[in-house]
Amino acid sequence: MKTADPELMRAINRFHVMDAIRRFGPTSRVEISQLTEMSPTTVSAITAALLDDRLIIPLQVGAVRDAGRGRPRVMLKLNPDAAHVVGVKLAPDQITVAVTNFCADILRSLSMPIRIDRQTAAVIADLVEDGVRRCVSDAGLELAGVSGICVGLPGVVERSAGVCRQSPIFRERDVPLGADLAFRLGVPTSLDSDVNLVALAEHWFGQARDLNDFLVVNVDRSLGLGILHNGELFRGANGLGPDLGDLMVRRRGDGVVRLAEVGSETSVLGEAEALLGDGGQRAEVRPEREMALLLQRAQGGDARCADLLAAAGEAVGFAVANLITLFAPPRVIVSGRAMATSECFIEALRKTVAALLPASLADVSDIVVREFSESVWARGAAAMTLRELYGAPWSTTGPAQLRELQTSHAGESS
Amino acid sequence: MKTADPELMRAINRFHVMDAIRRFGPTSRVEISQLTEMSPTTVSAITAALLDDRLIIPLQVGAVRDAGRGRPRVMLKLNPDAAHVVGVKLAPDQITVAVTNFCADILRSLSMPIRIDRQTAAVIADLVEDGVRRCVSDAGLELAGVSGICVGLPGVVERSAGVCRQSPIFRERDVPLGADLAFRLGVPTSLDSDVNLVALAEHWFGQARDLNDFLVVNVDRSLGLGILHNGELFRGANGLGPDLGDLMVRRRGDGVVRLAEVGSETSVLGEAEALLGDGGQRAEVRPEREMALLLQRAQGGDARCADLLAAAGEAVGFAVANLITLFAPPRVIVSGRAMATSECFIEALRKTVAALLPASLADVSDIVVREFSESVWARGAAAMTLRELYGAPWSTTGPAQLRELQTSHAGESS
DNA sequence: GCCTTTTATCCGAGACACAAATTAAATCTC
DNA sequence: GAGATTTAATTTGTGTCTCGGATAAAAGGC
Repeated sequence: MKTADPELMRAINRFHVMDAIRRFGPTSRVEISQLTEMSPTTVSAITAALLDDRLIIPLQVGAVRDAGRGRPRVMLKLNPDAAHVVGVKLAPDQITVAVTNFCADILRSLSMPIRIDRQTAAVIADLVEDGVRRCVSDAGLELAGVSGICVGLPGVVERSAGVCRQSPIFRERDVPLGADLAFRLGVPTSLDSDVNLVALAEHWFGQARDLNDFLVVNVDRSLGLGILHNGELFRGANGLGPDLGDLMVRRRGDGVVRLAEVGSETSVLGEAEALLGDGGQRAEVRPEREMALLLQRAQGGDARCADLLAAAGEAVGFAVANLITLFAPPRVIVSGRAMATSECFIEALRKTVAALLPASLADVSDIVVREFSESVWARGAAAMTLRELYGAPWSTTGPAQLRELQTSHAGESS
Repeated sequence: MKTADPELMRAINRFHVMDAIRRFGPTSRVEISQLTEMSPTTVSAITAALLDDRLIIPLQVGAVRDAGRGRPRVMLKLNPDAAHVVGVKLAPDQITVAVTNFCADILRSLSMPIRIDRQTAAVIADLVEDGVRRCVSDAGLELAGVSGICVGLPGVVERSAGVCRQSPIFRERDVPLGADLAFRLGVPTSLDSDVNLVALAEHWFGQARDLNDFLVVNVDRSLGLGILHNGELFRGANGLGPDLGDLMVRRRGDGVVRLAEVGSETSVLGEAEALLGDGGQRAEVRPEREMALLLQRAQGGDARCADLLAAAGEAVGFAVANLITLFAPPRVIVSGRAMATSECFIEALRKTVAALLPASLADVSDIVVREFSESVWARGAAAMTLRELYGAPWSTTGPAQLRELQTSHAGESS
């Protein structure tokens, strides 16, 4: 928490007004006043300033007919054209780019099915640069009109530094992709874990609008974990999001079995090689097809395939149960494209969690599946950038930090 | 975050001033101004108000001789007599009560070696009431002069409700001890997990004054976990601290092995029954003696005893490694009286953590042992209450919460 | 005894929130 | 259809806060 002055006061209240409008859609000043518990005077002043900055606009009058008697309310909404932002998602086999407006509506998106894992960071940055330029131009915009870019990718990402510490799609470690792209495109660029984007999207637009605490577990080629705690994305003390795949599920000799080795699509396909009976090398080349085949067989009644999926579900369930014990989130959202939506997997996960939760926590969390959709994360990436534009003053500053004391008495020693 | 008004602004800045004085000891106004980055004018105004309320007092002039030239600084410090608070710790075999002043100095303490586990809540409340009355009176105070009481106990505690959800020392669940004692003694009483008190004490006075993130693992008859994250005590979404003993270390059939079954003194003694060769019932009656015996034998070279301790250390290490993966704290403090200080145990814990941490997190945490001391938690309990008196305005309010919208247009439906 | 230096306070300006009064824009009533 | 009624939004005035600059206070230096 920064030291408080009138400016901070205004920033806080302005954020509350923006947040209320964003969350409740077109809203009148009286409603904002009630929602935020600020006086009508203050709301009026703040909305006047926001209107002046063209961050919000009045809804066309007559659009909402009001059954009441007195002067009709003027509904205010976010100005869609107040800003434009770009979201980018890097997946092992695909780059997706989306341009959204200030309301996080997707104006234009672009998918490039390219296998980028194990490419060099420079090549990937090239591809992303091209994709962004193309998508922005297709949306009828200029790069100069873009306020920010957010790139989501699997792995461990240090958002504050704009660096990807490690990722399945980079050979290198500590890739400073944020600064790189910002330089290439001339637009502020942030980096974040793809799961965090999904978590924010669910919080702003999705199944968790009403919740300030939930988990997002992304089950895909690799595993991801996003935690919303007290309305904020949870990061460890080093600023890194926790990596679900690094969580340990059991001992093995002197070492340990990590979830990544037993709960991801990659690991399941590795074990399924023999079962699918094509020598296994295919899984390296076309993992989606192999996964689809595995799911199909499992659904068709192949017990061994079903068991493989169930084993993965149990492993993930074990980790999720531990996470619920820590965070006690009312909801756990499992997202993903293939395995995550399989009955075998998800049922095993559900059953394991139910069986393992301590009695005191039974029934605190319900586990829902959210099939992966490009639009979800894209809006999340937009939200991540827009949140900076709105400027929530406390989350950026962190807890009270006192400056180093500089002794002013000459020759004094402490 | 509450809606910001001048009052909140003042509250925040007043807290910063108090916090600076608390942390840096006797401090002059200029120093506070530098530390908090507030203007000298503001600091002067706030300190004047605090002096007026007698929350702080000027240090006796002449006490600190200043080598400088100009007008000497007036050092300000917390007024020890501004308030008195009481800390209570409930352990299975002991009730401890301590009275402290506004600086969290212990004025008087009282230990009552009584086996209270498995007593009824009413009996325990009686004992606590007596102990508090006695200790306050011994300190030369009246109950009316006590601003608050904080009770620490093992188990799962819902601080906000003043209810102990479950604890090894209560047969009952959901014991509303806070309200009960507040009623009996006429003093506001809060409840918290004993580990949280230790964590706060370490943060305010102990080995983690400079850290905003660390874990405290309490290894005792039962296991406890306190997490300081971003300078605040971490609690789950339900307001409950996570229970270390509920964390799972491995599967066992359809069920699971929880840390409480393998990593606590109780569990180790359970397994050691045969080894110690006295029929085992002694452990029920005199666990401390049995534990001491076990430690002694292990130290003396009894491999089987040492292995038992090492196994517990490994189990706790497994859980700690997972916690480090999530929270990435720079320091982990292991506290406890008996087993926690044993070399066999702590070395196994250290080795396990080192072996299991993912490469990206190696060396982020150093693990230190803090032998249990009554004074630590007592100051923690004091700090917990004093923090409320200081009034950090943001931690109490939490993130932006919008009130329910009440439609004011009659007959309107949304 | 006067000057210099550092600390603390006083004074006026600027920003803000808020309550009360006022204006605005509709519907209702007769 | 003109005035009363009702609800929304703005204007006005007051008090609180922080802060920069001027001023007073309290020492040592000379």
